[in-house]
Amino acid sequence: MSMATATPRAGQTRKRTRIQAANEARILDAALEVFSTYGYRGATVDQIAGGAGMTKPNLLYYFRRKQDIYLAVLNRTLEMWLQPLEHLDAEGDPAAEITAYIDRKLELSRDNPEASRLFAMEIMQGSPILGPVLTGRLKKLVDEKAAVLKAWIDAGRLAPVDPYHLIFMVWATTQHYADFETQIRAVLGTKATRPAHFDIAKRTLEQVFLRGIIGD
Amino acid sequence: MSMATATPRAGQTRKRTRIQAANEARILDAALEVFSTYGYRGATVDQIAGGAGMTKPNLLYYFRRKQDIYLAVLNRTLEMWLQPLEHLDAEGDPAAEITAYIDRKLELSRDNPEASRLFAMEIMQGSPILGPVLTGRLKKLVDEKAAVLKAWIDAGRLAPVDPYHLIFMVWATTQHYADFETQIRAVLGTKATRPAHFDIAKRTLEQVFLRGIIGD
DNA sequence: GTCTATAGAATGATAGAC
DNA sequence: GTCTATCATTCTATAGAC
Repeated sequence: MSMATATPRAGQTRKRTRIQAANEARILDAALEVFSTYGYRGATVDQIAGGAGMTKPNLLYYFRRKQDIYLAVLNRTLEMWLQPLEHLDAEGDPAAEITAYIDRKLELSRDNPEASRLFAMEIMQGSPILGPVLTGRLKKLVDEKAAVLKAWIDAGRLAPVDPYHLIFMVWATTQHYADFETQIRAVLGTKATRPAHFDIAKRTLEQVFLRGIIGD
Repeated sequence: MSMATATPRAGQTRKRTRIQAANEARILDAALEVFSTYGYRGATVDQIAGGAGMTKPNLLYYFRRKQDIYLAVLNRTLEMWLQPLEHLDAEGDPAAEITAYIDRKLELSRDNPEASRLFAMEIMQGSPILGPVLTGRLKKLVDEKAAVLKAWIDAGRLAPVDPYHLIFMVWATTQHYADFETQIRAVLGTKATRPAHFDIAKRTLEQVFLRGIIGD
């Protein structure tokens, strides 16, 4: 499987009509919903078509194969997924930068839980598609930002913790609110008024991380 | 769906033979592997049978339906999943208890990543089966332990953080090493010699959590 | 571009020989 | 208890009418 974007039937298409663009968007929205819930194998084209309000053959006119829909959805959400860490600025203040990073990731979990679960599903199934992205672009990005954290530690501006695992901790704690949403709701019960519990989550994460890694 | 354990063809079975018990165990091992990778819908009976070294009809002699296998696997791993938190002792020292809790959860992720992913898959798919367990037994357990943390906070032995979200943080950071194993490996690259990176993870988690919530 | 109809493969589950 | 053979269903994907 390559990472190429799926395009509708090549040929005489010079430019997409407004209707085509709208239909593709509706398909990708529905596909995100289904793939993020059941994973690639558990998802069915019929389900996606139903969610997009069209018939299966009609959907397959836009994306010839199930695989193509999956690739398109992953591609559409990839940038959103990588952006928060990319914004971590070596020139900024460590505490402010890390706080902002946590906040961005948490907002993503609150506003796009399906995107978070899509990647979680893909990775838990062994990253069959995203594998190359993880060992390539993502690893490069993390190496770079881990070096930034390392520099802050060496300068005494951050407690001496492993920078890679610190990044993993931020990923884990923020994505948890998207990926395990049903468990959070079940446990919090009536306390889980959305988005109120996100504010409490934010405050808790900031408290623990900042006290944990910034010297008093 | 009820939570009853699946039993092989009722009838003349007085007690299971050694072979039956061994076959059931092999089936459940294979089922854990497959369900934890693909989720309920993505898993196929054929795949499980293959993993257990038997044919599909033979497997279905032991568990009549796919659902029954799933229920049996969930039941077999449920206790393991709940135990670490249950051991948190109100009478112990806060720092020692929380450290021990983190360690137990992390060991579970290291030694039983499939079990962790099984529950992650189930919850991400909306907890269709475990829903009642989450709102029942799990919620009760978390309420109880959150009260313990609250008492420690009120006694000034723990920084004033939300106890529920603190528990979520421990879940998230420890399970991350099981659920997102392929991502961890991809990012760490050659640094990810197992179980060496688990030791670094353990040290990092303990550092951040203890500095974060225990007053200096 | 969208539909009905359907081919062809895979899947859950069963029947019956041994 | 275990196998081969098979059924009914569901699924991906395609053909062809409109």
